[in-house]
Amino acid sequence: MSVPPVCEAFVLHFGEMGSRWGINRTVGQIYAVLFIAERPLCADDIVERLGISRSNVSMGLKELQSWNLLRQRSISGDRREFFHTPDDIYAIVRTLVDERKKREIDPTLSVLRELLMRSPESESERHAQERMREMHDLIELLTSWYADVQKLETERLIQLLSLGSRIVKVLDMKDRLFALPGGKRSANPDKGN
Amino acid sequence: MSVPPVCEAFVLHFGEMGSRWGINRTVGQIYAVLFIAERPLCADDIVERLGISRSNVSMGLKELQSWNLLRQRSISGDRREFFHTPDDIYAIVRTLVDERKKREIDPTLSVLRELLMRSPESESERHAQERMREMHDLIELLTSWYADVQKLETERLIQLLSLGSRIVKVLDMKDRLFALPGGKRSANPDKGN
DNA sequence: CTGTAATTTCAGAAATATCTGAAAATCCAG
DNA sequence: CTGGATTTTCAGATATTTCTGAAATTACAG
Repeated sequence: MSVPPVCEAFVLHFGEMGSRWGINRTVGQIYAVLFIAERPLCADDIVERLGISRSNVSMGLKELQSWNLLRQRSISGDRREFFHTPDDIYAIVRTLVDERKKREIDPTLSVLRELLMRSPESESERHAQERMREMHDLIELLTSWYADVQKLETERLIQLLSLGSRIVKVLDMKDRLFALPGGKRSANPDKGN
Repeated sequence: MSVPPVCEAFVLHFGEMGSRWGINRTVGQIYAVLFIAERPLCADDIVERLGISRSNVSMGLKELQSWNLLRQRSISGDRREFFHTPDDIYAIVRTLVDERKKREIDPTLSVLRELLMRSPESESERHAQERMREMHDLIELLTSWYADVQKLETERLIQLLSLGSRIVKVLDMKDRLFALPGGKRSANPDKGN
């Protein structure tokens, strides 16, 4: 690998991480190289930096494009394509989550819904469906939270994340302020925390 | 596979999903079988249900135990071990995230920190470090948010997630209420959302 | 068009990961 | 202890994934 030591360590680590998350090691390395590059790179730049075959790079780039993770730029008078990652790292993470959701979470939800529609033929199936229902509801809760938060501008998102669980105090405050005399209070009145 | 059709579909789907997330297909299937089982199962029950070898089950269970995802129960007068998943699916997800963080996110953060300590030997290394810094800060923001939210009781967590981005309105309200006369307002005054 | 540079495709090679059966180790009742 | 039941280990077999080089395709300047 012909990159400076710091870059090499980064690239190797992300190749490793990629492979633990179901992304082929080389594809992870290609993305890492593009992520830290100073300028857009063409396929042969990547071949040179990673020391892998041209065809492997071609396939890796195609894979990354199918995940919407790359931008390309043409240089006039140069027939080659140059690739780079989005400048905004938040945009990268949003895309990654969106794609993963589209490919894995959404299909899982539909499988679960389909299985929950069927009438159980036995006690064990009935129980299995109960568990699937719990899983379905949890996934739905998480994805609808995500769909909602996904819409926020990055600045707002950071504000929200920075607050962490202190947000709960703000919530309590709101509840207290808006508790109508005789109105219904939260199902979970202050436990001290 | 000797399980009712609904269960089989579930198990196959989760084997598939597991393998897309860097978990071996069989390990995913073993967990799926345990997750929907009516009672704790011993290794041979799993062999029977999945139609795989005894040694494969043994290795799969060991793997799942190393992730803290299993509970075991002994039945008196029976030498075999019986395995089951936690009843509380939120507990399962919390464990999964914790372990994944411990194994992948934490090591990544230390690699990034170590690389950011080094003095750059070239402009390209300097730029690479800038990108690594962005990544480091984002991962840190996300993990500290998670560490914080992780502490909430499940009921509170659900309340928070259900609120989704409506939480931002509550935040704005808080800001408005506490805006001291002449005090500093939010850096991002209401854009109408 | 034509010729050359660039990219993609894909069959088979190489590398990894997974799975199995047999043997070894462990466990515990008697 | 002993012996059978159970679990674990691990070398090699099998299956899967990844990678490569060669050939095919595409793109476009002249």
